Amino acid sequence: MELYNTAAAAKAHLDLGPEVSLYVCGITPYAATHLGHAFTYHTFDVLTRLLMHDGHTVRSVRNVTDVDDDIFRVSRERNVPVDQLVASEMEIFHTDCHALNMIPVTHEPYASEAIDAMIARIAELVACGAAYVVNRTVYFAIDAFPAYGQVSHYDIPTMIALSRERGANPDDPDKRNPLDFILWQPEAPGEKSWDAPWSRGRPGWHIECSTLAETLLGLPVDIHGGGEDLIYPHHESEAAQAEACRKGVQFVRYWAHVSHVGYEGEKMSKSLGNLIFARDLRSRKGARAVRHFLAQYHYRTSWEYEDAKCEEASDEFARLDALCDGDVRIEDAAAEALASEVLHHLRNDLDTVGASLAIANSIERAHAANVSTGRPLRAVVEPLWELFGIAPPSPAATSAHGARQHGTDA
RNA sequence: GGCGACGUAGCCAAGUGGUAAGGCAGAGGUCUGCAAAACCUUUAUCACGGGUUCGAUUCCCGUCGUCGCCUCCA
Repeated sequence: MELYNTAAAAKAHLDLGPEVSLYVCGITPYAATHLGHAFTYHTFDVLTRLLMHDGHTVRSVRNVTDVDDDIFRVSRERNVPVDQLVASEMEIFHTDCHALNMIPVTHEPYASEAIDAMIARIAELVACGAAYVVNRTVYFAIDAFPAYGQVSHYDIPTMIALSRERGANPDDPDKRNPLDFILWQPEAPGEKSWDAPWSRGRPGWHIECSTLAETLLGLPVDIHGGGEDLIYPHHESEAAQAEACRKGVQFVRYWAHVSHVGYEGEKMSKSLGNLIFARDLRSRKGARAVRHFLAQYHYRTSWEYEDAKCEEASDEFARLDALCDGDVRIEDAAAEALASEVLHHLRNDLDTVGASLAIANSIERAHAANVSTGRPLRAVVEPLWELFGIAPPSPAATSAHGARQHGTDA
């Protein structure tokens, strides 16, 4: 199959072995699960399903960032202990993922459980000269890693200029290069901290993912993905941390990034508070309709959530679903053609839009043709819908028409 | 500014070197005591300017415009 590789800035034919390693950056659990999260994990769920369909075994990791400025901040604001905040948000996230029929990941590590491994890698980087210590803080030295920029394609002067415009502080006197980033920072009052050779404190953000990926999957990771906002600096820095001082080691073979979902003219984000939550859509439309809705957008095209569009997709799904009822049949040749068309679209950079359209057209045609030979339409369509994560209707719902789309599955 | 995506009817959107699917909305109609639902019919100089070509919406160059990312973020 072909997938767009961010680092190559082009679609790449995936050259994969029987076992595929997949690392997807997970959530920072304090505002789960908004539509942007759902779209991102839906995308990688479809990818996983397709790879499995094509005979691969998929080993996947999705981390949980539970050591983070925002977690500590929200914990204070809501006056809830960090562990409790993380646990309750993760319960929501898991409930949403399960309800939306997402295949569970193989590993779901918490950053706080891998501190030792992070400290070990930071120590290696310091020892080999790719990192340095100032004021109990460890920085990664950009200048020791000439390939910095390989993922996002920014050149160093551009990145510096940008960081100035953005009001960051590239002039931090402790940094050797304005773009050097933190690997370890000293503890602040009220935050979780661990003992390390440089200070009691906590790791920087980027080191958690590269360490977890390396520890749980081994290098190189076949496919590493996440939201497109993570390309720079997060993924750029992950690659630097993993590859520095290791000649010939490649961190990731293919980078896949999912575009953002907007709402009311703004990017949907936790800091802006303009969130649509997965659980709300689910309870209003049903999990199957939500999955169908998400499939109407290509993962590399940014889009805007609109109630009307969601409504339309939901109605369309209900109509298509209803058209599969009764004894509608589809000719064997047409069924085979549909299956291969759907797979063709999905293997072309996960074109869920084209694949979804093919199914819709086939249902309409089969309904209009009204043939008496061939296979029952639903028996042909349901396995294809499952590639999109649209779960088969539950037996109870199937026997009670109309109830199907109202199940919350939670 | 850099990089990326993209500009097709009121809205969304598929697609092709030989004058363009579908959906929603709108309009008209069938049906109905009226209405709803359902069904039928109907709606486009394919952003602009060049170039290649017998012929481009589809290929190439340029222009304009929209959106996204750019050390909080999926």
